[in-house]
Order: sequence, then C-alpha cells, then structure tokens
Amino acid sequence: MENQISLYNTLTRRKELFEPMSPPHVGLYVCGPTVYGDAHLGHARPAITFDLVFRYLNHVGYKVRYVRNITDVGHLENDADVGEDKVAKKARLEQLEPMEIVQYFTNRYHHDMEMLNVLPPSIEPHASGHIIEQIDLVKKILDSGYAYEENGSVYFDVVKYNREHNYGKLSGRSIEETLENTRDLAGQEEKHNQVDFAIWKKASPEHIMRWPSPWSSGFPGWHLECTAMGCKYLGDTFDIHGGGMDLIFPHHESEIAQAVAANGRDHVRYWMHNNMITINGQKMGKSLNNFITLGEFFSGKQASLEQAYSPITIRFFILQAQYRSTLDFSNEALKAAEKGLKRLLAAAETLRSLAPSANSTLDVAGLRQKCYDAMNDDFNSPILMAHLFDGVRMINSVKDGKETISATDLDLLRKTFTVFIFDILGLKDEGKSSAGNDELVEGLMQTILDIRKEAKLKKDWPTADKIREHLTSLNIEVKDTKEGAVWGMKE
RNA sequence: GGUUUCGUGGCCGAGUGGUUAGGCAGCGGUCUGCAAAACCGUGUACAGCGGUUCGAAUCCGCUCGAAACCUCCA
Repeated sequence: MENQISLYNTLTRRKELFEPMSPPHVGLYVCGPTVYGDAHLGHARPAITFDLVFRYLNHVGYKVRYVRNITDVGHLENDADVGEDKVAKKARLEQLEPMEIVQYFTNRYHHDMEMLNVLPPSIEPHASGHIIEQIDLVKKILDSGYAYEENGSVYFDVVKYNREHNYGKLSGRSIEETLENTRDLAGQEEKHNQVDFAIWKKASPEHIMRWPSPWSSGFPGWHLECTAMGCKYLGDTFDIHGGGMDLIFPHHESEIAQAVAANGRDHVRYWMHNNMITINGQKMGKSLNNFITLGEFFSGKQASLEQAYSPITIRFFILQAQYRSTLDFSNEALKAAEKGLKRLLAAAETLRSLAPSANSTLDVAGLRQKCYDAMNDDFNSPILMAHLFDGVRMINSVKDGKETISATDLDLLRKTFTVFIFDILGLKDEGKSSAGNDELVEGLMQTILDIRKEAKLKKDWPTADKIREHLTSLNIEVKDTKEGAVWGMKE
C-alpha cells in the first residue's frame, strides 16, 4: 500500500499504523442501529464516519468487507434484566407484529442513509437472523467455564473472566471500582455478581419475542449479537470494529470478553469510536429526548430548526469535524456548512471549464499530497476540507486570470477534486438532479431569458425587472452573472 | 462518588513546543442599470493561576467550568 494510514485505537489510546491481518483484505464491523424509531442526527455520525473509512480504505486499494448490523432483538428497556425488549414493547403499544416494526424502521433507516449518500455495507446482518449462532456462542462460553446457568438464564461470569483476562482493557476501568460503584438494582438475584451480564435471558410469559434454546424459551443477551455476527463474517479475530463512544462500556468491553471466553484469542485489533453530537452542549440521544430526526432536518419541520437542511449539508456538517471530537448542533453552524458546501461545489463546477496555460503558478501536486496526508492521519476530514478550500481559491484565481495552470496540473486538480469531494467525502451536487433537467422547462426558461436579455440590451429595465419579478413569485430565482443570466429554483 | 475526555477569535471547528488551519458571519474592495449572487482581501484567539523551557495555545501542577461512561443509548 502506497498510503500508510494511522488510526486512533481506543484499545491503546494512541494512533497506530494500520496493518491489516491479511492485506489487501480488511474486515470492518460497525454497530448499527436498533430499529425501533427513526434515525436522528446522532445516528448519522457513525454511519458517515465509517462510510468515510470504508470509502477511503477502498480508494487506497484495500478490499473491505464492511459489516453493519441491524439490532432487532434484545436491548432491554428498563433497569437490568427485568425490563422488556424495546422492540416488543413498542409492538404491543401499537398492536403490530414486532417484525413489522423492525421492517418499517429498517426501510426508513435505509432511506435516510441513501439520502446522506452513505454506501450500503457489504453485509447487513440482523440479530434475529442469527439466533442459532448466538446460542452456539453461549454454549461455547458455558463450555469454557465463563458462564453459569441460573433458572433458564445464562450469565457471563465477569469476576472469573477478570481473574485470567482483563475485563476493562478497552474502557480503562477496573472491575473492583465497578463493583463498588454499581448501584443496587432490582431483579438481580440470579446473578452471582452485579457486574455479570446476561448472555441468554429467559422470557417472561408476556414477552413475545422469544426463541427456543437449551436453557429456556428466551432471547439472547444485549452484547451477544455483535460478537456472534462479527466472528461469523469476519473471523474470530478481525481488523477494525467501530461504533459510538457511548458503546465502549459496557457493550464493547463485554463483546471482547465474550469473544475471548469463547474463542480463547484476541477479538479485534483496532477499535475506533466516533464521538457524540451534542445539542446545547449535551449529547443528543433517545433517552434524553432531545433528538432531531434526520427526516425533520430534511423537511425543516421541527421547532428548533430555522429552516430545512439538505442531506448533503448534514453530511458536510458532520465531516467538518474530526470524528473523535464532539460536534455541537446549531442552526448557525448548519447554515455555515450549507454555504461552505455550496462554494466548494461551485468551484468544482468551475474547474470543469477552466482553460489551461503553458505553465503553472500553482502547486497542485503539493495540494494533492496534503489531501492524502490529512486522510492518512486518522481520517482527518476537516483538514482535508481546509486543503480543498485552498484548492477553491486556486480555481477562482485561475478563473480571474491571477494565476495560471498547465494542462497536466489542471488534469491533476480535476482528479484530486473528483476523488476527494465525491468519491471519498461522498458529497454531491443535490441541485443538479432536482431542478432544470426537464427539457421543456429548460426550453421555456431559455426563451424567457432570451426575451429578457433583449430587453436589457435595449435598456428596457421595466420589462427586464418585470420578468424577473414574475419568475421570483414562481419561486424561480434569476441572477445576472458575467456569463449571462442563470436561473434556479429557490430552496 | 469513580473512570475518561474536553475548555481555541462573534459562531462552528483543526492544530498540539518556535512559521497563515479552514468554513460561516463581520469589515474593506471588484463586478454590476438595479437586485441578488459571485470573487478577492482582511482577524495574532487558544478558561484562570503558577511552573518547566531560550521559547507554550501546545508539557507539568492547581483552580474553575463542561461533557461522556458507570443503566438502554450512535
């Protein structure tokens, strides 16, 4: 590989050179959504972060198998193990089949992701479709002695595991402290220790999502699915596992424990975690009830939104921050993103019609290298964007005749812009497809603008202004530029 | 309370020992019948107090403030 990528590994808490186990193949697993509600801005962050990782690894020549699961079982709603399954709860409230809910929100999730130009993963396994694998995993853990059965449920013996391995290697916490600080929760009599967690849970009579198992009719534990599906599709040990920072403990910590207990070897080599999106300085999340769904952003129909924001604006906004930093939502920040995106795309468009000169006064190769350097340094998209904006200045300067560019450099700059803006950052010009592609409309508009042009040549300003005003009232915006009048639909 | 992380100019957000991050807004200018847009130029900021150093936003200590995790959570 020509590009040496370094990435921040949560396991070691530092940046490390990325070396896949069996290049050029790379295994990438990312925790996907729990489909019991619409995706909100917070869900867009890991999707876009790891879409960037997926796109870049592919770009530099790796063959990536990207697995992102759909969680449609488990994940208990209330404290400890006495709660009911989130999906099941919603189902009963609305008198729908659980799988109907799952399908409905999965479809909507896919739609939102497509809008954000997030590429589909290579495999998108459902937890409910891997009950057999999960039961197998429970058996393995029982066989290796790191779990015990109690009244139809199976619990992971964290204390025993911690004696031989390090439960806490990822999150950096010690089990002793955790033991001291864990609250007393009801319904935990079955557990030998408070830190133990269920890997198979017997279903209560009213619990409708349930599967037969050697221990009881029940359902798999919260952390089991990712271990089971990750190992199934990527191997017992694989390259990269990603997800939100809020999953580090206990979810990912427990995933490691389950995998090591079952397979006796290391689970994941590089753990990557994206930071949270905040609103008023606080995490945007389901439980805090302060989230804004992606659909609401796209439509602008939500109390705290001053306007609609297009999917690609949202994408640009998220990529403007490095994935390990928190990112604070505000209308002001989003509007800034919208304008910046527009300027970047306008320059990309200008680039297509730029004329070359005999030689260059610009360092295009240097710019290109800086772009790669930024991405190689832990996928630093904001730095990449800063360099691209330097490119924007170059393009406009050439257009103004202040700088010149050779044919070779022009070609290189075009390639650089295309690769980084569209292929890697995954941005796109949304305006292009939505308006102005209809032949009839295009013809009519051309006729009208021609008439206006003639009026302007005769300095018949009232007529010219009248045409513009009438079009404005139809939501069509006309702007007189040096190259003539251009029109577009107002947002 | 414990663990971890953070505090950068009006806003968002990089950087992390010595040289301009970048975007948006603002200001100045160019273009322009008007309007809008576009383009160019422009800002010495780094929570506070000490310390280390020739030199700190960057390292160390303390203080203040904020967040995440410890319970489902992207």
